[in-house]
Amino acid sequence: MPDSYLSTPATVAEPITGYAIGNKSHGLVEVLVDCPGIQALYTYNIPDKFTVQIGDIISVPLSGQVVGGIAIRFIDRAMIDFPLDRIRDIEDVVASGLFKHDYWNWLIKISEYYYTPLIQVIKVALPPGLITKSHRRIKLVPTTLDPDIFLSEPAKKIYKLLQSQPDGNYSWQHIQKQVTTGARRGLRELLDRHLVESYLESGKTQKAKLQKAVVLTADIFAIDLTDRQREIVEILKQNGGELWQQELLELGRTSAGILKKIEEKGYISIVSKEKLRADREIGIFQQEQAKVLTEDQASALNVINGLDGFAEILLHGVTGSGKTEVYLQAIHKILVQGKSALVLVPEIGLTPQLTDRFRSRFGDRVAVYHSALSDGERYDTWRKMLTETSQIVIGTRSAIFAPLPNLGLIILDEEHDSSFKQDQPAPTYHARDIARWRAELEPCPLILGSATPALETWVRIGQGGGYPRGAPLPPLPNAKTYYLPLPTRVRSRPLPPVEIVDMRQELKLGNRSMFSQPLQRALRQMQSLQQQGILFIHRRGHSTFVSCRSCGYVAECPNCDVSLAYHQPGAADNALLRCHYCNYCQPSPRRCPECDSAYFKFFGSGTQKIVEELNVQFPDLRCLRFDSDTTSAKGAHRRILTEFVNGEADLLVGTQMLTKGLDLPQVTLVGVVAADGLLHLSDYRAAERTFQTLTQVAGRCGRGDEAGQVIIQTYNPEHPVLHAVTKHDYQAFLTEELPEREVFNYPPYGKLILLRFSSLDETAVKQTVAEIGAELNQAAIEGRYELLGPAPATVMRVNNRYRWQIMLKYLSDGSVKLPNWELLRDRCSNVVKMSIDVDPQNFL
DNA sequence: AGCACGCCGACT
DNA sequence: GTCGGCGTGCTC
Repeated sequence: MPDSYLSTPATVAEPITGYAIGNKSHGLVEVLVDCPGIQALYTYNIPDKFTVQIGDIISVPLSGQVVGGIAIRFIDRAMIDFPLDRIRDIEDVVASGLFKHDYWNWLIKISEYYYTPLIQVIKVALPPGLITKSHRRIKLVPTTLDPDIFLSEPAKKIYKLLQSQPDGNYSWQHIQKQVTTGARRGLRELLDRHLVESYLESGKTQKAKLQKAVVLTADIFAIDLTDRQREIVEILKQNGGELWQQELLELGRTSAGILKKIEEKGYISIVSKEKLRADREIGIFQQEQAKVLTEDQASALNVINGLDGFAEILLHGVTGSGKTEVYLQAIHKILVQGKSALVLVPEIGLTPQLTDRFRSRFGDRVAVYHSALSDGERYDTWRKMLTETSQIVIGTRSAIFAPLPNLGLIILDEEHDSSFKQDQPAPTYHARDIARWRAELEPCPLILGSATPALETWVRIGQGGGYPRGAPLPPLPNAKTYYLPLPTRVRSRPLPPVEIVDMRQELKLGNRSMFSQPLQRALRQMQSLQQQGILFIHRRGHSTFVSCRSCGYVAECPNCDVSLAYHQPGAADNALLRCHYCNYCQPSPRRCPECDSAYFKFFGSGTQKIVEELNVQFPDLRCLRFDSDTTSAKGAHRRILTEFVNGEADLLVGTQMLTKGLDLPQVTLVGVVAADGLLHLSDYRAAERTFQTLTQVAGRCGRGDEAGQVIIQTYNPEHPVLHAVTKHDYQAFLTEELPEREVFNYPPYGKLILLRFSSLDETAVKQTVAEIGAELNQAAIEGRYELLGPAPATVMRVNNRYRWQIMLKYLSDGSVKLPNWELLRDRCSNVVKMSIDVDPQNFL
């Protein structure tokens, strides 16, 4: 796209220089509008009443609606070849001065790397409610006439539809979906007869929530205050001279009237202030002091504190080695310098412990930011981040876009975790990669922390000169990468011994239970010593399905090619069947819908099944489930963990969630029910994911004073990955895995791009994909890439859409000539959707 | 010829 | 997301 402003970074950098020039309250401005499909810049007029800066978020009229947009550059009347009389006025200026030069360039880089229109990248960077769109709505006009006789069919349909709504009101978009033929004509008819009205509803903009606050304005209280009034003023003074009116009323058990009196006397003033709808889980934390560091921790911190500008650091610490303490102390220094720190974690809900620890160390300078916040909370937190100079933001993937003005450090904890990769929708960014770019631009250090680093990270750090394979070496003088190992646990606690149990042997010995003899013994021992344990189940892809023992019928999702999973949230008689792909849900039938047999039961080994089995074999063992079923309610993670920590249960039974950074000192036993589900996942990362998951689960035990033990059950005990796990040997895993990746040009040596195609029309996708596949195949040799596919997705149909994919694999030596994605997209009919996933992680 | 339908491209 | 234009195919 040669005429595009996106064509080279140099031309895009240009408008931002204009940013510094200042603002304009007249003239023309080119705008990037929020409309998929419009890549070009549109010109708008700035009416006198507005002042616009480059980079401002504005709303502009576009066709029959008002859409959001970004002011890109000012332009001269003489420079445009577009009829001047068709240029419209800007509608509004929504927000001003948001994007710094580097931040803006960073967004452009993301848009280019992930082949995503810039406006879409901007939209993920901004909180919801800043860039909005208006919608057309149709409203019934009250009338006494019975209009039915006069109307055409479509008009009647629309009219009836509107009448079915209590307020006689629908969006035009919705009506068009319902009334497939003649909607336009029908509407015109209704409008002509004044039976309905059409109006534009402006987009739902987020606004700061204002609340009345009371501020102390004098500190000497004259005698003209009554005792009661003086009492109120005292309360205010004791609380730092400022309180929300509501709070003060409660504390002083008084009414607004008395406050007004005091205000009249000039001692306080009542003002409207922005009230943050921020995530305030628990108010008071114990103050925590910095801990004494181990030698390794201290030398790691020393290197980090000595850094200036950009550097990439791998903090490779075994489980329980105290990475968090290093983060905390590194952040402390950043705060002292008056800068801010950004901490990314895999899933915030899973680590209440981590946020608690940050809060107890840094108090209310810690903000939490993730997509589970309500729109209002996100908006408020985002705005707060924009203004505070020295703060800490903890968040998930999307928090990498936090608009911190004075960033001094970025940390990715558990950097190997796959939740840092977005695979839908575009931009399909990896937080680790874009964090590195951000750190380079700021510039500031980036710390990647893990016990089981991603291979990409390992190889990068090695190539950066900090740490070639083998033993740790001192970093090179000008190295941009550093390898900082924490090879031992804090307080010299040993890593737990890992025992592999061959389940084939167990079967031979006549043990048909899910629990091997060693695991059963360990559970009993744990119980007798009144210790606690964790039981890990890998459930993905092996969820509990329901089938008939008589005829073999399996309950399947009507919209997707998967069987429904069995859930039992409450009593057994209101069990549910749920689809994990589209969330379809139905009550579980008691009898087989096909043959009416009563032997209609659920299969598989989900957490529920395990807990039931445990209850039979170990009636005295108190089990607590920790999975997506039991933790879906708000605050449920924290509640379950608190229960467990308080010793109200002996065993925590759960899935993936258990692997993510839990620090439970009293856990001495970790059991893995079946490692096989993990080993046999069919993508090139299976081994890596297995090693990571098992090492992480194993790392949950022996963190306290008592030694721990790990038991892994498998039908495949010779698997080399399992050997590496038993030895806690990351190097051994590397030696096994890296050559494999190198031979097949898989990441971290090669690069992948996954093209996903989907459609409601089964034949349409199949055909499109075949055509495009053939075309790419022709170009593959010259383009120097390898083509895998086209192939149907593992689960071909999801939500009634048929899904196919094509993968491109190539060497990242710069020689590849990738296809023109826009041309490919044009080859798709309008019922087939194509999306591009750069560096895909999820191949389902 | 006249109209209805649905597709497609423009929108500053 | 909305609107209007245009081609196609059916009806009078």
